[in-house]
Amino acid sequence: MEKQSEIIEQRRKKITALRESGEVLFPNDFKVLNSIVEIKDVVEKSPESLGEKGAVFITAGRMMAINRFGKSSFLRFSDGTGQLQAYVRMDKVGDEVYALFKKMDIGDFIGVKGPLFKTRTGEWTLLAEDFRLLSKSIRPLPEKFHGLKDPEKRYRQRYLDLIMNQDTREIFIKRSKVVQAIRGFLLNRNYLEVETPMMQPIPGGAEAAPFKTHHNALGIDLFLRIAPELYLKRLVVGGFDRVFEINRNFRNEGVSARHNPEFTMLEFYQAYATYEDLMRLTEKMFQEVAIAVNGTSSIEYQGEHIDFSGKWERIPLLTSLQKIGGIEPDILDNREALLEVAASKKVKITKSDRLGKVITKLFDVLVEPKLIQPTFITGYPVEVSPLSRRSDKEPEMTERFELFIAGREIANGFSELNDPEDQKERFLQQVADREAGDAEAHLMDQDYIEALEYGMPPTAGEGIGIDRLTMLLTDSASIREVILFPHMKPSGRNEHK
RNA sequence: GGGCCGUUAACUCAGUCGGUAGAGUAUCUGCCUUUUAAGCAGAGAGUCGCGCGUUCGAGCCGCGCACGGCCCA
Repeated sequence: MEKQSEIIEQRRKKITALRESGEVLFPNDFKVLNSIVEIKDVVEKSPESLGEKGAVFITAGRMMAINRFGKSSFLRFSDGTGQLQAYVRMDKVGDEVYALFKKMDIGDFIGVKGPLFKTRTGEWTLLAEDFRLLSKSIRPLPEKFHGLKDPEKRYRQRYLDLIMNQDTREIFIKRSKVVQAIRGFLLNRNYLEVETPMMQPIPGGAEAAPFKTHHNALGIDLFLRIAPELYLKRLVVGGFDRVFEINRNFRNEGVSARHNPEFTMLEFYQAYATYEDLMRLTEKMFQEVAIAVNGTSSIEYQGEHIDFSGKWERIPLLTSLQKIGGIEPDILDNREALLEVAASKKVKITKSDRLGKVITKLFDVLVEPKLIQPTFITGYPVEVSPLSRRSDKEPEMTERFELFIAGREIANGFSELNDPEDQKERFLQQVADREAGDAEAHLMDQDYIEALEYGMPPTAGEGIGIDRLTMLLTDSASIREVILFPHMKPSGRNEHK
């Protein structure tokens, strides 16, 4: 047997003793009638009903702290809804039960039955008439006062983080509310929620490196999707005029405070809408979601006050480079001159990058970090927007926007390219880009072209990063704070502890 | 990929000039029937992330590696 810490050994000894005395350590016959939050509601709303012979509650939870006296003890326990204090007295529960209680530990699950009373210091407390062990813990929880702080441990053993840190619980409760609010917002507008393949023979819809996997029976390689876009638009071709999907995308790239290899995206498509319609819809959505989650349409994010209300600023991409990025307007169409600017600003440009890509790379460094309040940047070059509809006035630009908040890209939307011939040419150009060295350029998807050839209505679509939106609404600096189990390298250190 | 910082008891952290490893909480024993980080008395608990080196002697100095955090690309 591997070497145990002293505390664990002591607990194992107790467990052996309890088993030998015939105690069932993991029963499942205790019927809970009241959650802790229900009990607290009664206390707040009708304390008069809790008199001398007041209501008896039956509840359960995990013991988080114990103050032991000789023949009585206070203990604090939590369920998923809240925390409550109980008082266990030897003369109430009997000698045998109290002897069992003496062998129990912080971290054990208990069931308690009894009425409430008010302690000397005024705290409503459950007076145990019945007291049971519901599940025995072997490993000690982190200390109650400082809790669990080590970020590595918090991420690797999220369950401990959730037990010990109420803030963490609240982040993930808010995350759930974000998703619920978005779903409700779209369902109210007659969108249909759908699920499209996570495994795709041709990974499309975004510029990113995919994860590769293999289907044995079919004998083919498949790719975890980098975006659902091309499948959702096939559904628009199929006559589902308003569709959305909230699900995971996978991108085979680095892990950082802003990137997790799997992340959650909302994508939605609306027939007969334009990218301008979607900008207005996005404003409403964010306002509604923020109110649903935080009760207000403005947020504090990392010390910045950000206001989601009203109409957000719309700035054409080239204008933003000029006015915010400080680039001379007369060189915005001059690739060579922009390359010089890029070199002076230490922006990495690949030789094969065409003008549009040079522009967006400059934007990423010179403009994006400065866009704190919600801002739509509009009008992206065709060569970086292979799935977007061309502008009728400027055919080299597309009807596309990206949304930036707190210096980060939060959403990307456009009027969809539904001309199959133009789409085919765009794919061919992407294939050429790939051959010229752009490993993330799109692949030809002949099946998608064929779908467009049957005819897709004029449509606009958008993707919104749920993790990033949740970061904003929970004031989280790192994406790992809003993903329950962020990806990390195997440690090799804690494996055998 | 680069830079900086971190890794010491279950948790949170100290550890001076290189000289026997420390605290609080938690744990264990005893006392205690209204505590709020309860109290009092006592006790136990360590692969100092891993490896190599320097040294009479390394938690501490050097080199390498692993994992994590922050920043940069």
